Amino acid sequence: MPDLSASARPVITRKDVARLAGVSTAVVSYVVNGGPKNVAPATQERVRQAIATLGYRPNVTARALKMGSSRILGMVVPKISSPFFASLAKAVEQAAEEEGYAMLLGDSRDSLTVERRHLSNFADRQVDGVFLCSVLNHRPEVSELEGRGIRTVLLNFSEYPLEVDAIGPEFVDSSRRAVEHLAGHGHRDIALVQGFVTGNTLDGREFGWREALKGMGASEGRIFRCSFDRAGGYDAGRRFLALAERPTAVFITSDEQAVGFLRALHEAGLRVPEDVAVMSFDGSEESEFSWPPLSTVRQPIQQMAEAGVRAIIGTGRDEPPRTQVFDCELVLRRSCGCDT
Amino acid sequence: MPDLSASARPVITRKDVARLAGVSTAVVSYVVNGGPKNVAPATQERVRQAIATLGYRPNVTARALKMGSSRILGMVVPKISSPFFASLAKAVEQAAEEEGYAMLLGDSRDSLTVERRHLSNFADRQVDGVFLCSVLNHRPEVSELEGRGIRTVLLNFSEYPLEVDAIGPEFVDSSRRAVEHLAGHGHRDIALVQGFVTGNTLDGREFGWREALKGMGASEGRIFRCSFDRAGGYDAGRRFLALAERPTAVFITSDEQAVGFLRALHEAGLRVPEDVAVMSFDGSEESEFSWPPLSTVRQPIQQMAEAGVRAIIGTGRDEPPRTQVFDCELVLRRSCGCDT
DNA sequence: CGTTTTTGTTGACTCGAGTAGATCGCGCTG
DNA sequence: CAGCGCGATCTACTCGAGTCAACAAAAACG
Repeated sequence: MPDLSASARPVITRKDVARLAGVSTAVVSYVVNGGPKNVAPATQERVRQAIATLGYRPNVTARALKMGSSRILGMVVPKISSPFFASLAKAVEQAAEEEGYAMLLGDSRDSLTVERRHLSNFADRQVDGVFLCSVLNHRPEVSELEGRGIRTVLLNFSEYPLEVDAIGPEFVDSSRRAVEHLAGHGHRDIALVQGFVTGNTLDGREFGWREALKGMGASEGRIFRCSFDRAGGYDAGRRFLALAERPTAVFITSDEQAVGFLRALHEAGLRVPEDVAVMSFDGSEESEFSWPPLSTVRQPIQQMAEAGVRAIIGTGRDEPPRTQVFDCELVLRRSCGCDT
Repeated sequence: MPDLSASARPVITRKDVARLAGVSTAVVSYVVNGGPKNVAPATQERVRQAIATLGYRPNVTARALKMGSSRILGMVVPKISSPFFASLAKAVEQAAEEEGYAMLLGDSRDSLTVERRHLSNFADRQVDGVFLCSVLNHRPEVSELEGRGIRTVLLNFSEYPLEVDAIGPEFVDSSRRAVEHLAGHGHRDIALVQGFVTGNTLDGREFGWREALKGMGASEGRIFRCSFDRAGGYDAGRRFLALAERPTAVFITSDEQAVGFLRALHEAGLRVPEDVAVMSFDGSEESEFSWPPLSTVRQPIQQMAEAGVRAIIGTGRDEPPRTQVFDCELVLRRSCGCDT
C-alpha cells in the first residue's frame, strides 16, 4: 500500500555529487564551471563520473541568485499574432538561445498599462536585458529599467532617441525608394496608408513617402490613417474606395494592413495592380502568399535580432547606448506592377 | 573625477527595509506575503512606509530558490510565426500572467532536436510547467519532465495519449461537420489537403473527412500531403491544378495552408468558391482577411489556453493526468459558397 | 636537506528570502 | 500576586551554488 513510485523525486544537489566522488562541494563547482581554480585530472574524472551516474543538473535558480544574472532576456511586443513581431520574436529567441539565454515573452496588446506591467515584472525577475517593441517612444520606462541595471534595447522605433540602445530598419530612405518604384511604373497619384503612431512624432515611412512625392514634383498625396492590423487596412481600403477620384497606387506601412486593404479592393472588384498598385512594408511570409503577392520592403529581421542580442549581452555597463539602423531591401512581386 | 552617477544602483533588500522600519527581516516577509504570522497593524504600516520610501522589490530569484517554484511557465511551439501558434502563445501568456506567471517561449523550428533542447533548458530553469505543441506525439520527453517534477500539458495533440495531460480541439467531429457543410453546397468530390503528421498516427482531421465522405456514400477522396505552412499549401495547390479531373471542393487542415492553396488557385485564374470551394481549419485572424474570406473551423483558443494554465497551476501533484477536448465552431464565410 | 613556490583541496561565508522555534511582554484569571 | 495564555516579534537555519582565504602536500630550487 505504500508509495506512489512516480512522485519519488530525489533532487540531486552538488552535495550528493561531492559525497559520491569523495571531494568537497567546491571541487564540484570548479569542475562544472571549469574554474576559477584548477582540479587534478584524476579528480575531475571522478567528479564527472559521479555527475553522470547521479544525473546531476546544476540548479539554475541558485546560480542566478549568487551571480545576479538569470541568463534570461525579456521581450515585449504589442501583438505577437502580428506576423512581423512573431518573426522578430523568433529571430530574437534563436539568437538568444545560441548564447545560452532563454526568452520571456510578454504581449502588451497595444496597451501601455500592460506593457508597463510586463516590464516591471521582467525587472523583478532579474532578466539580464529587455527587448522592447512599443508603439510609444517612451523614455521613462526604459530609464527605470536601466536604473535597475537592466540593459534595454528598443526595437523597431520610429524616431531617433539617442539616450538609449535602439535598433531598427532604415525607414525613411527605404520608403522613399519604394514610392519611387511605384512612380517608375507611371503612377503620379500615390496614397499612403499609415498606422497610428502614438506621440507626436513623424513616422519615418510617412516621411519617406513625402520626400518621394516632393522629389517627383507631385502634389500632396492622400493619407489614410488606421490601426496597425488587417482590420485597419481593410477599413482604410473602404475609405479609399469611397473616394470619387482614386489614387492609382498606394504605399502601406505594413504587410498586415496591406492584406486587409487588398481584401477591400477585391470585394469591390478592383484589380491589383491594374486598377490600383500596392506596395507595403515589412516583408513577412504573409506578403508572399497573399493575392496578388505583395511587393514590399523587407526588413532584415535576423540581423536586427542578432545585433540586439549582442547589444545586450556583449556590452559593458558603462558603454554609451548606440542607435543602429539597418538597410532594407525592396522585394518586387506582382502587386506593384512587376512580375506580371 | 570619480563616479559614473547612473551606474550607482543600490539594490535594496529586505534587510534595508527592516533596518529602516526598526523591525526584523522576518516581519518584513510577513508583511510582504501576508503571512504566515500576524503583524500588528501599526508595525505593518511602518514596514509599508519603509518599503515605499526605499522602493524595495522582493528578489524573485531568491524566493524561487527557497520555494522551489519560479512562477514561470514554458511554452514550446514548432513555429511562432504561424498565426495559429502565435494566437495560442498569446492566449497562454495572457492566462498565465493573470495568475502571476511569466512565460518562456521556445521555438523548435519543427526540429525534434531543438524541441528537446528547449525542454531540457526549461527543466533546468525550474519552470513550474510546460506547454508543449509538438508535431510529434512523443512520450519520452514528457515523462522525463514529469519525472523532474514539471507538470506538462500537451496542446494541440492529434491522438489521445492518456498518460499525460492533454488539451486540444475536437478534431474528428468538427472536421466531419465542415466536410458535410461542403457537401451541403452540392459537392460530391471533396479533396483533403493534409499537413504532414509525424509518427504513424492518423490525424483527427483526416479521420473526420473520411467519415464524412463515407457518410455521404461518396467514393474515396483525393489527399494532398504537404508541409504545415503557406508554402506547403501552395505546393499542394499546384499539384491539385495539375489534375485532369479536379475535385470541386477542398478541405484544408490549416488556415495557413489554405492561404497558400488560394494563391495557387488565383494564379491559375480559378474562382473561389465558384470553381473550387474551400474550407479550412484553425480560425486565425488571417482567415478573415484572405481573398475570398475563408470558411474555417475555429478552435476555442482562449478556452484551451485557460484550461491549460489551470491544469498546470491548479492541479495537485498526484492527480491523474486528464485529456480535455474542446468543441470547435464552424465559421462560414465566402470560400465555401456561403455569404456571396 | 631545508626552504620557497606551486598545485590541489577544503571549510566557510555569501547571495536574498521563507519560516519554525524561541522569546518577550501584556492582560486576564484564580 | 503568581500563573497562564496569547499575540507580536526576533533569531537562526534553510534553499543550492560560487569563490576566497587557508591549509596541506608535492615540486622546484639553492
